[in-house]
Amino acid sequence: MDELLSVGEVSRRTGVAASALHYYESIGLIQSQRTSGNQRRYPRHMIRRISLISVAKHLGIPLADVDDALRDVPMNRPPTEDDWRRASTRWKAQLEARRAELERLENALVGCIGCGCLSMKACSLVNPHDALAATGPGPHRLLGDAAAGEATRR
Amino acid sequence: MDELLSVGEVSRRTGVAASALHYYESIGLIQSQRTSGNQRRYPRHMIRRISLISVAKHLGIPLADVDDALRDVPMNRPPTEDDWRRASTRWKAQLEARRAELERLENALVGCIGCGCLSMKACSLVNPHDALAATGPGPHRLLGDAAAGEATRR
DNA sequence: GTAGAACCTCAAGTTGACTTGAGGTCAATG
DNA sequence: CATTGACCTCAAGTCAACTTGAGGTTCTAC
Repeated sequence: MDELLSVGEVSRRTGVAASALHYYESIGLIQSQRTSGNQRRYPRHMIRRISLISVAKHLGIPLADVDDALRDVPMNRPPTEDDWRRASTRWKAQLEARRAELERLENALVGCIGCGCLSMKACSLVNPHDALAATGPGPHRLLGDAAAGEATRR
Repeated sequence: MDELLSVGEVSRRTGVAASALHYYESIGLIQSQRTSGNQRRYPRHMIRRISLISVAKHLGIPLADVDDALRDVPMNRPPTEDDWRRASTRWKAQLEARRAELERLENALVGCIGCGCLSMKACSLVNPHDALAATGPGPHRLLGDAAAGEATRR
């Protein structure tokens, strides 16, 4: 029932390279049990965690963010529904922001840019809060708040 | 009217570091004119291109993809609306796919996982086409088609 | 016409996310 | 019980996307 999977098996099932699994383990993103002979054995529930990591990575989300999001999801036992729910609420805002930004990019390409406001001056998508308006006229940003914060922080 | 901007000015306006602009130029993602003294001068319309690059990068989209998407957007003259439209249709599918995948991830976290189908066995979000069903029972993938292709290709 | 800020090139360093390889061990099968 | 494939560790290499630094030039403002 709680059969354990070898690294190769997990790799096959998740599409994540064994070397990547080693790496994830080295940075504490996943964990494994060991056989008496020191070989990794993964409980089934790790598959889900690894799958999520894989999707996130495929989306270009840094592993540090993933680590942060999954911090409270336990690895020593199968996570409960509540464990996942807690993690999801933590992560959802980030994902939502990212999705919104993607939408803004799509809009900037096909909507805003395609619609005639090529100069970007009046477009609300470009300058949501006019945070940089003081810098003078001209196009300023497509980026959302998070990005704007980042840009000014450095 | 077609005043040219120095690298520092562009950096300030886009939030992209001057060194990054140098780098983008070195890989052909952007171009600049030069003064008699060999300093970079950017036409205004480059700001938009650089802003798009910046947003894309912030979303974790590889520069190679961005380069591909912007390949047909001219740099030696202000792109026309049609130039942008062509680029946008090329890019839109990719962005759409990415957004869809993000949505799948969100759903996998708050919807699917939160809704009780924790075992991932029956969830349509997880195994959209049952492409890997032959590999045996158990959870297989959250990834879309593109990712599945990539996973099997290697 | 000169000081200082901004700029130039080029090489090397950095970070994230891995992969590859060497050299050796473990486990399932005939 | 020996072989063969899967696995182990650890160090080094790779690739993208930059940043940093050295050493020198240009621009702008007084």
